[in-house]
Amino acid sequence: MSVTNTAVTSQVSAPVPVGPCGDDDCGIRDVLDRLGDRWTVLVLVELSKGVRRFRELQRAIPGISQRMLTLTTKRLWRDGLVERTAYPTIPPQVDYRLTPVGRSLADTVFGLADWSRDHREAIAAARARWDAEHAARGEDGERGGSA
Amino acid sequence: MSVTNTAVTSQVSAPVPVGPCGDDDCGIRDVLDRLGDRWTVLVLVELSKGVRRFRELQRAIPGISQRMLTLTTKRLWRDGLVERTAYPTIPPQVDYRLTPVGRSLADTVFGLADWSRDHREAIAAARARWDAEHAARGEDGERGGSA
DNA sequence: CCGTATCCCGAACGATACTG
DNA sequence: CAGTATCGTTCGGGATACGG
Repeated sequence: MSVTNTAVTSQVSAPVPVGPCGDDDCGIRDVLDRLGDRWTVLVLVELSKGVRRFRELQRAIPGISQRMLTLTTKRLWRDGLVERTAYPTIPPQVDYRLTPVGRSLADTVFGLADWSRDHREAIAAARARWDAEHAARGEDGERGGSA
Repeated sequence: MSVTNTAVTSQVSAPVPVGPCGDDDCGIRDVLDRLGDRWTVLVLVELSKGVRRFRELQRAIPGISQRMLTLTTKRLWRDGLVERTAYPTIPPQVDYRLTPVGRSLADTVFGLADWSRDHREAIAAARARWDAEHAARGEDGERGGSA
């Protein structure tokens, strides 16, 4: 028997105390607009290990192009998350280090890393199970592939 | 006087104990590939408040298209972060809720939100200062705009 | 109401060449 | 070594129409 409920306007969902803020999306989009790109987090992590020169960063982060490293460091610098020091030597030397604010962001990001390691297997398993159960011929949603 | 140091190969940077892992980038890219898109986090936050139907999510997240909501919920479902229940009524009804794993991710994400609120002003200030000092005519790096 | 398929645009990124 | 400029590609994601 198929239930025909056309009027489902009534709201139930108990008045949950919500998480950290009573607002809609807090300032989450803000951080993710900052971290969501391909390289920012990696630069942050590398700099959390100590002072690094431009070249060192590039070598420490395989696959990053000179262009992207420039853009990424510049943004972090502009936002006051890293400090940039240029020595007028020949050839030039520039090094980058985290500011206190930058370090606090890095620490927060490490929280995500911890979560990732703790749940990587569970997610891979769930994904495998899902793929098995929904073993369709034309699947799309493929994304992060192997964990 | 410009110092001419051609051989800058010597490494200094003390052997810092690093953060949470001795590896290069830990599993950070993994999480960010998951959270880095425009909508996943918002869905997570909304679902952290309780069970939601498809339509409710769409209304709670202004600007999301039907297509993106479908893709986003499907990914979260596949990864075992949300549970999906479809009732064969007419019209259909589907609701989503966080799994324990999904909730733990949401909690971690709230950590980022806290950081964002704590440092939003500092970043805006730094950015304004940077823009003032480097008041060039051809600026690019513009991104997050107003905080 | 819930989900899928198709088209299309713009931002993000890589490759390359050039400057100080 | 550090940074800029330009070009071409790739892809996320919005709009719309359709199916169950």
